[in-house]
Amino acid sequence: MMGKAVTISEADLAFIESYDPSVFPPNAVTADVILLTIRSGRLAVLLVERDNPPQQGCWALPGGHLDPEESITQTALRELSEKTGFTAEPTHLEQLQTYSTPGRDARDKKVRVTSVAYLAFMPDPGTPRAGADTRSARFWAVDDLPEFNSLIVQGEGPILAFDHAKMLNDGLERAAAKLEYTTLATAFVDDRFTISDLRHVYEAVWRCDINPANFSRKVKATPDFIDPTGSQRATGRAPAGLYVKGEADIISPPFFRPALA
Amino acid sequence: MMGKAVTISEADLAFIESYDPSVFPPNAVTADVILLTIRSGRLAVLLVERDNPPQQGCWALPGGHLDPEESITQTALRELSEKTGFTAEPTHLEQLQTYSTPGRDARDKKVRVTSVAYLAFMPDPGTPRAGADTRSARFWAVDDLPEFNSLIVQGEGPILAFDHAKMLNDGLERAAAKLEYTTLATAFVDDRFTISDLRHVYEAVWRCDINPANFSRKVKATPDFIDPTGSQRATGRAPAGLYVKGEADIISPPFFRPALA
DNA sequence: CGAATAGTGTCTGTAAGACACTATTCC
DNA sequence: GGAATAGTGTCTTACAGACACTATTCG
Repeated sequence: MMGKAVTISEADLAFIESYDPSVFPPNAVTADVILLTIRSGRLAVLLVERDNPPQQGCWALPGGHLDPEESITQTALRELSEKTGFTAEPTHLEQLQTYSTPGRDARDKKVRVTSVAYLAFMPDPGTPRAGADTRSARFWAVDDLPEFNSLIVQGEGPILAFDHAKMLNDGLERAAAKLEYTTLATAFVDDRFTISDLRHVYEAVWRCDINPANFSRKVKATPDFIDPTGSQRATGRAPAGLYVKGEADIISPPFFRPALA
Repeated sequence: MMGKAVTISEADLAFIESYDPSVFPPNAVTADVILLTIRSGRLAVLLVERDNPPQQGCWALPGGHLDPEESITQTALRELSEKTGFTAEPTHLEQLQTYSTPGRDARDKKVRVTSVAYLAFMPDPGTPRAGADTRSARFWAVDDLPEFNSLIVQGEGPILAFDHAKMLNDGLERAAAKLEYTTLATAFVDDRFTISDLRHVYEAVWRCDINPANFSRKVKATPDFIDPTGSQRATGRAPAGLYVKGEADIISPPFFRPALA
C-alpha cells in the first residue's frame, strides 16, 4: 500500500516560510547496512575496517550520512556501493531498526547520531574493495565473529565498532525469522538454483541440519515458492532440477526452524 | 542480549574535540506513537487533532522531537504522556519503523524530518485530554477510519496528517502478526482476565471470529501463556476462571490467524 | 564398486478446526 | 424455561519429521 501523496496547503506554505528549524537541536542521521551472503556454505556478513576516528581500526557495518535529497533507503544503497565497490544491488533490502541510544557514538558529545540499520541479502558478490574512509573490506563468516556477549579478546576476530554487534545480532535474528514465513531464501541464491542450494541457505542461516527429503517435498508442495525450469544441473553427484523463484513472497504454512538448542 | 558498552579512547576524545558537526546537513528526528487498545470490543487507535501548522486541523499520531539527552524510546513515552495526559505507561512499547521519505513533512523544505514510529498496546486507559499543540485527542475505532488507499471524503472520518495512515497500516499489520507468535495479547487486557477477554483481543485485532472452545483449549495447553489465579469472575452469564499472564513471551507452536478473505 | 547426492514412499505424532454436548448464570 | 456464555469430548484433516529405499553420477 502506498501512502497518500502529501499536498502542501497555502497555510502550510506560509508557515514553512517563517519556520526556523534551529529551535530544535541538531541531529545526524546515518544508515548502516548488514549485508548477508552465503560463502562456502556459511553465513557471512560484510564488514569494513575503519580508517578514521572514531573507533579507528575497528570493524564496522558499511554506512554513512543521509544526504538531503535522498531517502534513507537510498543512503543505505549508496553507502554500500561507495564503501565496497559493488555495482550490483542486493537482491533484498529491508529496514531493520533504528538505533539512537545516547552515547552509542562518541560524536554524540557534539551532535546526536541516530542510525537506521538495514538488512540486505544477496548471492556471493565476490571480494569487495575498500572504498572511502575504509582501510579494508571483507566478508566475515558469522561463526568466526567473537561472541557478542563475551569479552572480546584481541586477535581472535574483528572488534566491532559502536553498537554494531547488537545491530548484527538483531539482523541475524530477523533473517532467521523471515526465512520461516517468506520466500527470501531465494535472495541468497543465483537466478537458477537447485533445491539443495536453497536448503543450504536455510541450514546456514538457521545453523542446523535439515532433512533433504522432507525439505524437497515441502518446497515443491508450497504454491509459487519455486518454478521448475525443466533443465538440470549435472555438476554434483546426481543430476538435480534447476528452479527459479516463483511469484509467492509469503509461504503458508510456514517452515519452522528447530527449537533453539 | 546487551550491546557492549562503548568506551571512548583517547584518540577519539581528541577527535571529538575538533569535530565540526556542521559539515553534515541538519536533521530533525521525531518519534510518533501508534497506541492501540480495545474499546467496546473494537480495536482503537489514539489520534490527536493538530492545532498548529503544518497540517493544522488534521488528525495525527501523537509524537514530537527527540531531546538531546533522551533515547528515542523515551521521546515516544514523553510525547505520549504530554499530548494525552495519560500517567500510566503502555503495557507494551516497541519500535515499528522509521519513515524518512523526502517530502513526507512540509518542513522538509527547511530541514529534513525523520520520524521513528512506535507501536504501543495497553488496556483501555479512558479518555485522553488534549495537551500541548493539540486541539483535541480521542480514540478512533480502526474500522471507522477512512480506507487508507481510497480517496478520503471530507466529513466521513478523520483526515490523517503526513504519512501517518501508512504508519498506522504498518502498525496494524505488525500487531496482527505479533499476536501469532507472542503472548502480547495480554498487553491489551487488565492484570486479571478471562480467556474470553483474551479471545476478544484476538478477534478485534484479527477482525475475525474465533471458536471459543478451540481457543480456550489451545491457550491453556500453551506452556506459561497464562496462569490460573483460582478465582472466578461472575459478571458474565456463566462463571469464568480468572488468569494472569504467564512467563512465556513466545508461543510455540504459533496461533494462526485465518487466511485473508 | 563405493560414496555422495537427489528424490520418492510411507508411517507416526501433533495440532488445528469443526461440532456436538454439558454446565452455569441471568433474564 | 430460554438465552447466552464457559468449557469438555471427540472426530477429521493436515502436516512436520523420521526413516527406509531407489536412482544417478563421480571417483
